[in-house]
Amino acid sequence: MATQRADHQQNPTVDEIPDIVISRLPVYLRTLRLLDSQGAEVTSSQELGELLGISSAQIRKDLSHFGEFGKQGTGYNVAFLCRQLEKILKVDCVWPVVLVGAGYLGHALASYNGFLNRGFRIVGVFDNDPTKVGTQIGDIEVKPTSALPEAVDRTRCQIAVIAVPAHSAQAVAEELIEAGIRSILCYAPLTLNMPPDVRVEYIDPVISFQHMTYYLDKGCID
Amino acid sequence: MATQRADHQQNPTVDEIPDIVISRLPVYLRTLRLLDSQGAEVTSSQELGELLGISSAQIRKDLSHFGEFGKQGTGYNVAFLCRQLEKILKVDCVWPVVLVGAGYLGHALASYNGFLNRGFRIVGVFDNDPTKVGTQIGDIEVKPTSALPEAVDRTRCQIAVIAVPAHSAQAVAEELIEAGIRSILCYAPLTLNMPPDVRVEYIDPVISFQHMTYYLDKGCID
DNA sequence: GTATGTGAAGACTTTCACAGCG
DNA sequence: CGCTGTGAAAGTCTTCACATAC
Repeated sequence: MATQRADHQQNPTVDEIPDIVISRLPVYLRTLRLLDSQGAEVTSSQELGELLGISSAQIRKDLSHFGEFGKQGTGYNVAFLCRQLEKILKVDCVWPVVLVGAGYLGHALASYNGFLNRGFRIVGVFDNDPTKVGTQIGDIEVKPTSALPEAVDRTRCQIAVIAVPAHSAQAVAEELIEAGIRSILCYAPLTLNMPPDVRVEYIDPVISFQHMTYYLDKGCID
Repeated sequence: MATQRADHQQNPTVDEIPDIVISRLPVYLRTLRLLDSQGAEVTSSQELGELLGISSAQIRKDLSHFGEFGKQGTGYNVAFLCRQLEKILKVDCVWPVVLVGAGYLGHALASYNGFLNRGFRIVGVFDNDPTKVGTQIGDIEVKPTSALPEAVDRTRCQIAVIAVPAHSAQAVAEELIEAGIRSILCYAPLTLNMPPDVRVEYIDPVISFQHMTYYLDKGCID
């Protein structure tokens, strides 16, 4: 639901890897790191598939786009495959992220300590509510959005999170693009209107709920 | 990534609608309600497609699974199409939801006032941390998970949200199933192992970030 | 024996393009 | 004339099944 690339014909040997394949790699990585933390040295496409509820063929096919990471008869070395996936996804480093919106959700995100060891660090929190500007969240001070361009520039930040109400999200998104942000994770419940070279992903729990209810037996209040 | 239905051949006239179609309906609904709130009375598949960044043909094809909602030459009545989508998704009512986890994220979810007018109400918050049990979030008192079965039963709740750390998520999920929950929205960063008749959706911002970085120019810290 | 990597087959999804209706 | 609803075509994704390698 958010896929675009301009350069198609540039290099015929590197034909575009489907976005749907890319979207599964972080899930593979998350599970491999769990296996690694449990002391597993080796795994197989079958074991991984069972943990994820997908077919082993899919995992093998997905990985085959990037190289040959396994050994026939043996499977995959867990730590090695982790490193390879981290390299493919470019998360073998820490990416700075700016966060706009210091409400409850912004607080939750800014305080979450699960980002760093998966490749991300929130380097700035911004909000225009004067009662929030100047307050501290952990070791970060909330600043007005007028301070965004300088912060994005200084940290060479390419990723932003929008955690403001829907009515101000489009304006915030435009400020972010203006400041140089290339990818946005949007928690506001709307579809942003953005230039095609900006990647946007959305998180809206109600979308997930409304997907679920289609399959449930109706038995709700009212 | 979470699709299963047992009954296939039951009624040949109602052939299974693809899950990928269902997953787009809530997004259509969200946008239609925005148009409605802006006073639009009529829209077209083309206008909707432009707002959503998808093709008009896709929207028409998706809707055609459920009936003929538009008028040729005119388009769709916004309010009418909203009501139809709400009926299809079964969100023309309010579904009770229980929330497990009263950390920052749990607070953000329990305090969010955007659920009700989209069909959901958090009716209980549960946590086993004794420093949290008994505290109030808005007008809800945090209870221990031992109180889950009674609450799920009393409210006839089918939907739960997991907002606990990864290490306790699987155990919580099992308690939820035991209590009678049929669908789970999981914010913990792992894949749950669940029986096939339980629908699970996942929200993990790091998965979204790691998807983005594949397409970004590497220019991160380290 | 066991598990990968991979063409080919099969299944699914999107787009095309136009008849038909308001 | 404009826009829907829809078969048919095109395109994409997943699964199969097996040669190959350990």
